[in-house]
Amino acid sequence: MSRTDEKTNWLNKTEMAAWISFIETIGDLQYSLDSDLRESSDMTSGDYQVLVYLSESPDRRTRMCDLAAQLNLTPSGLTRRLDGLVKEGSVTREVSNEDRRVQLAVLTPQGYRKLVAAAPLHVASVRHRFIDRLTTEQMKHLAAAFTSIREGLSE
Amino acid sequence: MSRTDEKTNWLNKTEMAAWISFIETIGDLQYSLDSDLRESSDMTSGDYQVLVYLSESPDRRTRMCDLAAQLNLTPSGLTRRLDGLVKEGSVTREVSNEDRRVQLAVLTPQGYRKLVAAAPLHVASVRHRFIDRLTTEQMKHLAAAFTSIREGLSE
DNA sequence: CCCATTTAGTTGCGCTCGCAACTATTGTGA
DNA sequence: TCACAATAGTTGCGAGCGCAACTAAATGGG
Repeated sequence: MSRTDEKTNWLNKTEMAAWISFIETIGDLQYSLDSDLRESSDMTSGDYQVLVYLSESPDRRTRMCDLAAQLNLTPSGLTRRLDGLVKEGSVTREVSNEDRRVQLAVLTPQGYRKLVAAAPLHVASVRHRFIDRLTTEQMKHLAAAFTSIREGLSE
Repeated sequence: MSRTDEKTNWLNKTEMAAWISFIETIGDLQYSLDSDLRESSDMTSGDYQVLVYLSESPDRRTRMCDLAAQLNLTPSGLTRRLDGLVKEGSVTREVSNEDRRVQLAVLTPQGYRKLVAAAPLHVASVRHRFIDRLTTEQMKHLAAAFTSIREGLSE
């Protein structure tokens, strides 16, 4: 990283303002969105992500490893998260008949109904907390900025 | 997703692009910054925040409750986080002589040295992952956008 | 065809942190 | 003054998740 400890390139005013506004906001924003989802639909945003991804997958099922990659979870983390969804009946596990190592996470009708009920409320929350605070121009700038950051991360 | 609910105000293309770019980026970004800090200075970003805040406080000490509010931690969460910092010698606890209920978290010389060593490397990481990916104009737009979002959260 | 390697997933363990209950101290109203 | 409320902090417990070790199944080089 930095090889010269003597002269650090500290952030200037503009850089600091961007950085501070970002880190001081994302925690509260995520907390608010999570609280909204918990209150309106009794689920965590993690569970919501699982249901969304499964609902968009062919036959409403995916391999565990694909799901883990999509959700940025380790295999063990995904196993535990699915345990909860299986117990409440939103998801079932099926062994793939093409590859007996893989478990398919399958969205149940009950899980789909839960997602359908939760989605409009979640969208309203995202609007209230995020979208409604931004102009169209700001949304376009923001999308460009974060896309740029994300591309930098994957080098 | 649900096409049967006509009352829901789903996100349009611009809104969706802003939202997706945001949520798909912040997880990876935080993970990268945390990994950098762990590798360069053997500390978590949570511990780093504590040291920064203490170093900027009068006499390098603060009341636990003020620290908890600043870091968005519950009292119990802060107690546990300080436990680690106390054990490694970066922070000590002192009972306030004005109010004997309050514990003061005090930054030790060793903790201060650790922060001074870590800060340039952390700034370099923030530059590499965040600042360097943005133009000056993007930084200004981003600061305005997140300030607006944060103000919305605190109503 | 076989055995080493790779891949998928689960489990034990540890870490972080929130909630509820608890102690200790300070503030307040009759 | 005294009882009760408010405030500061710690602890037991449990949820969520990463790491390392493990089993089981597929794959590939000889």
